[in-house]
Amino acid sequence: MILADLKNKIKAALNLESAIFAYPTDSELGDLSLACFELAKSRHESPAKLAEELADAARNSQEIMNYFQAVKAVGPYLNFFISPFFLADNVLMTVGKEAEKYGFNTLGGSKRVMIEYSNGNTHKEYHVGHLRNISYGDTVSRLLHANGYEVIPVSYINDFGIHVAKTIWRWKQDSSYQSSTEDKGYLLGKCYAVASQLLKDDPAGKEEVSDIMKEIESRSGDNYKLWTETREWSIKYFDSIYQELHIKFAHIFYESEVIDAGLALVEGMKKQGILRLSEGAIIADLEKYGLGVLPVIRSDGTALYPVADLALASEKFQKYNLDESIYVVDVRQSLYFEQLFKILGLMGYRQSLVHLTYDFVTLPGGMMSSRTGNVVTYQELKEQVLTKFLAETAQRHSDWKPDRIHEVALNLTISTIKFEMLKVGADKIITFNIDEAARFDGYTACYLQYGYARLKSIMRKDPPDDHLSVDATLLREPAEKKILIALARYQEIVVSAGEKYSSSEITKYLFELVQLSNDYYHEINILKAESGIKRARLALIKAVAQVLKNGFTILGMEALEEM
RNA sequence: GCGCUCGUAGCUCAACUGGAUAGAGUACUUGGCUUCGGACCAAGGGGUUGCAGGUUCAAAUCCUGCCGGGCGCACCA
Repeated sequence: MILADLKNKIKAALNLESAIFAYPTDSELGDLSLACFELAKSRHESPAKLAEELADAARNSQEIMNYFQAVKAVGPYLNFFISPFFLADNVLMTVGKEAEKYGFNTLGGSKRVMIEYSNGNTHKEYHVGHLRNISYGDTVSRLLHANGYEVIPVSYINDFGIHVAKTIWRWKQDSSYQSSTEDKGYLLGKCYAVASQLLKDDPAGKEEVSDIMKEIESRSGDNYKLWTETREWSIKYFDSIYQELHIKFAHIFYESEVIDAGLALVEGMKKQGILRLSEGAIIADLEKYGLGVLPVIRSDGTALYPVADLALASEKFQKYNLDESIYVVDVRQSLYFEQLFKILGLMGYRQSLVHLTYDFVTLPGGMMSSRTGNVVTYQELKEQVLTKFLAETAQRHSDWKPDRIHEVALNLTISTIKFEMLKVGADKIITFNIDEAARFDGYTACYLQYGYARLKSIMRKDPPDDHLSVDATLLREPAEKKILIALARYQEIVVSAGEKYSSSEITKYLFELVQLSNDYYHEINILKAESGIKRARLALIKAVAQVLKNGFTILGMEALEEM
């Protein structure tokens, strides 16, 4: 890696055991900096004096001066100015050669990691909360892949809970659902929302729902048949969403397929003493670990959700030979996952288990919940954003055919939705403001796409040469050096974001790269420059476009050539 | 009650996990289309990082105590 290599060269040449580098707040100060506080302490020296000494040593080191044009001590900081020629050559070469693999590394050592996300419920709506989950899960999955892990993305769909019976209960009451021309899978979600409202104060209805559920669990009868049919609609609907969002799972698990194995597990776990009877229910008593009590089987003998989760976990471990298993699930289930992981530990599983949390999505109006019905579904959100982008795109491209306008507007819609979900830290609640999200300026997906499209537009007018045939030393503008350093940093950003499962680090990096690129665009003319310089500048923007595209890919966004 | 979490510019968020003058976007004010796509760029004002202590050469970041919001704590997922 370009910058990591430079850091190692400094460490070796100056004989530093450990050194933590940073990037100066102001590029005037240098390109790479080393704070000397720690080092000075262990050597019983003043940091400023040590910085001076190290600067002298660095300047006398041929090895260092091959790569740096200057080394300066500023107070307790040792600042390095990377040689622009070395940088330009190395960056254009590396990005050009590695292309769509630029930014990838092998740190993961091919460890097998399963990551579970999306986790919808059949017969329920797919709403903006799910969108945060799927966007985040997909990005973490791609990040781990880029960091050299062998990633197995999976989804787990709950198709067998009481929510299913509620939906079916309502579905049979209201014939308008069946005559509707809307997508049946989508309708089921709406139907569920109505059902849960109606059932709030309807004890008789709840009885009926309970009977329906029992019939489904018995896997026979009319309600079971209806379950089979409606379940397919939901699954098809989810598939269409995944396709639209360009998300692929290696496998999708269903609760109905693991629940029996779970019930069998419970028996064995009782014998092992992991589970026991309490107040008529079967529980895992985790008080001694400070994790309270987790009920597993209701006192009426029916299964609760941990049953399926335990079976699912053991199936994952047995079938896939995993080193690590990641669950991308809402932070509100933190305690539950601590309990689940503890139980799996007691069962003897030693794989590394990670509950990757994120906070929920609200609307300016209030909370999202399928049970209260105050939800914005994926469909509704998409329509609203899409409408805006369709109008905007049509206005700018009167010569485009409707299909093309739709294609571009849909891309912007998906990009926008994902970007909004990914740009804030996972520990922050997102208040999804549609008008703010669907803007064209500021820290938005459209701004990034526009920056990319404009670079591609230049490249169409005068296609860049292969990186080997340009003279990179002609890139002498300060703006060019800034961009080159930013391009080099991409490799480190991927590592850092991967370690922290941080999607926002990628979005922020890309935003800043586009800002630099836009500055450059305005400040420096490319096509009108003298031939040699023009070739070098074209090669530079080609590299920028490549890195943007690579970053977009990690975010699950498809780069637009024109918009 | 116990536990987790968040609190940074009017608003939405950053801050490389303890380092240089706390940065962006938006909003507001102003300037730039003889421009490689103005869905852009430039400039300006805007901060006691919830409060009070402590640790440290150095704190938005770590510790303690308050204040305020959110979430979770046995048969919902």
